Amino acid sequence: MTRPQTARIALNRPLRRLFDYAIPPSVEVRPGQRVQVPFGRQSLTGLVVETGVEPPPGITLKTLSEPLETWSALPESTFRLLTWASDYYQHPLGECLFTALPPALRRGRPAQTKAEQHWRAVESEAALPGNAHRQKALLETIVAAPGITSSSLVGAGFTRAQIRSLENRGAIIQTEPPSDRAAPDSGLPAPKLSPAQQEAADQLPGSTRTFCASLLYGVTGSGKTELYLDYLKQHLGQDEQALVLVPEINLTPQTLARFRRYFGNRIVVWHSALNDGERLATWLKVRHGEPVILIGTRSAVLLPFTGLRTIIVDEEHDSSYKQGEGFRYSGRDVAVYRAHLNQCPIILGSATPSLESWHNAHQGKYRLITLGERAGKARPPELALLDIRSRPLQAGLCKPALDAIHQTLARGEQALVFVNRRGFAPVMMCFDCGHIAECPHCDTRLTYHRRDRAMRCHHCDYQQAAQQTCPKCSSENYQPVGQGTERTEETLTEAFPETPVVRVDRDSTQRRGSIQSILDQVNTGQPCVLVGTQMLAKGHDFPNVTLVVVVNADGGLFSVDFRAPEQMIQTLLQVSGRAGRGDKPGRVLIQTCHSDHPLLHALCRGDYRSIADQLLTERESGQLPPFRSMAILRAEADSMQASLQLLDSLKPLAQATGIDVWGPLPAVIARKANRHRAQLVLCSNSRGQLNQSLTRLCQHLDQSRLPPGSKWIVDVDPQETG
DNA sequence: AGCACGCCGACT
DNA sequence: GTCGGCGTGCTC
Repeated sequence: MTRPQTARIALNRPLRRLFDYAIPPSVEVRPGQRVQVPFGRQSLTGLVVETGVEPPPGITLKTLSEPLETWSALPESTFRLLTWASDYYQHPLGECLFTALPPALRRGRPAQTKAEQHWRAVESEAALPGNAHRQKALLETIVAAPGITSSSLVGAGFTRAQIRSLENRGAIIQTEPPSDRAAPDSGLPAPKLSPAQQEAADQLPGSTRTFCASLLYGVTGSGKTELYLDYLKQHLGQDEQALVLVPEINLTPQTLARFRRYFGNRIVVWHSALNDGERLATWLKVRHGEPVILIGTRSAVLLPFTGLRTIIVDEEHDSSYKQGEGFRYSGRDVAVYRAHLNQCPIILGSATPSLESWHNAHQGKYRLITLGERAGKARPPELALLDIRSRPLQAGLCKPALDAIHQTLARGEQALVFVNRRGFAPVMMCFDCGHIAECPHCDTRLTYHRRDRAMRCHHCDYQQAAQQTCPKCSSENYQPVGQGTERTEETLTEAFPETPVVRVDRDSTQRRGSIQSILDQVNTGQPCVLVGTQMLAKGHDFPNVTLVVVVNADGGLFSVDFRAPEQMIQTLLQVSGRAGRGDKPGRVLIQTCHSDHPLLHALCRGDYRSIADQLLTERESGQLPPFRSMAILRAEADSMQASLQLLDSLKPLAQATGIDVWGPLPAVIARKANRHRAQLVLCSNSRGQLNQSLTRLCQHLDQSRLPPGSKWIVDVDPQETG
């Protein structure tokens, strides 16, 4: 066989095509390796996809560089995973591959961390200019401590310029770092499991080398984390890697400390707050096969593991696993495919499993493992509906709810009030002419924020100073309407002047670490009232909260989005789970205008299984996922007409491929930031057929030139269908 | 996505 | 006369 002379290269550009290059003589490249290539008049970092290709006729190949490292930046299994994901989610391969690289490597920087620059002297003495006192001192330091890092030298008072200068004189040279592989776990033995936990643990697969997916259904507080810890202790080999995916909000210092107690420095993290240097360092550990247990958010599933033997997805129902823009992958679904590719077990854990996973369990694709009771003395909370029709409300709270909060505080316990809207009030309305303040750039209403007297759009960055009088009729009867966290906080502060009222939402936790100080305050156990949005529902453990009040549960009951009921139930159960986690019983009061709604009744009976079954039946009769595969083609343009026209022109093409097509319809928020949005819903009984159809549509859209200002995207397995 | 080319309007 | 707006087209 002769050496391949051409290579097909993927670039980090939104192009659904690859580019061919000539390989220079005496250079060898393999798939997954980084190379530098000329592209137009720029030089870009590319990834080798294939070698020995036949370039398209009539094209003079440019030549690629030597690979940037001897090894493949993307090992074969990761490369295959990404190739699959690119096809499944219909996203350009180049962009998919590059999302699996840390930012430094995307930019063509060397695969070396700054902290990893280790130095030794070439000879113990070197000819240095007589006035180079600092360099002489530096050299002596390096002679005395071979393998010392640049950062320790900088810490010792030398500068990077001095180090570079010694290197340029040939006096010192970089050396292999001393082995700092993740040590075999130095932590405690496995946690002691309760009988219920042990029973569940016994049903999990052993250290198999085959694909096996388990859905661990365990109510809030039943101790799923102990089960994960035990599982890893029992079944993960000392030289093997594991991946634990968590929603962003759950990756708290407490969770981490817990894992570190059992696994010491095998635990490494991956989340959005890491800087470029930390990202690169962790990525390299994973790539070089160090036996890490990586706890990370969505994108951690794309890391270049080489010895991955176990995957755990915690809170698998959480919608934040689906990326909402660009490469719109689901971290959970990619994880399942990765386990499949890798032939290793995967555990999906949740107190409120997604209907997708619930369905898979019914079908026997996943093994269903139920973890019944709450750990310790905690009892399940008691849920009750409060019908607020024709009941006087004080800032959205009815008398029985306020009384219940009062009693809770009097007992020295804490209460949590769940409001699903931030700001003071979701609407500003004139009670004389009916005018409602709207965003000038979106089809949305402005939310009133009292703290800074501003009216804000929650869908773009528009804000304006709040007005005292109606801008239309100048009436002074211009007032905030409806409930937001700020207003509830204010009312509760007035109602309970002796008690701290703490608000937790995006506005109150923006400052770094502010959420931690809030949690610290709550964890003192002193009576207080927590007011907050979704943020409160997830992950946090408040042992002294015994009462949860849901201000309004009705949002999800009549939404146009077919996932809304499922998400509402999941959120309400998650937030209910905050009540009574210690040894005190918990109570949940749900305010609603629809106390006869069957879904809310089922919720109060507290059995998620029957709710999930019920919702699945509805999905089946509605011919919706998970019974059918779905994708959405969204268009946005300067006018609604242009968006609808683009989608209209695609509809026959889509129908010709045999799939079902709905629309085009304007999006629920038809205009966002002055862009007019519409969508086409594509459905098929066959995943393969849907995929082929999407491939055809994307190909077509790629070739057709769009009117200026028009954009389109595909969203496979969409989370939001509005 | 960049980046260049190119074709019209409004400035010293 | 040229600076610069962003529409159009191309990148192996």
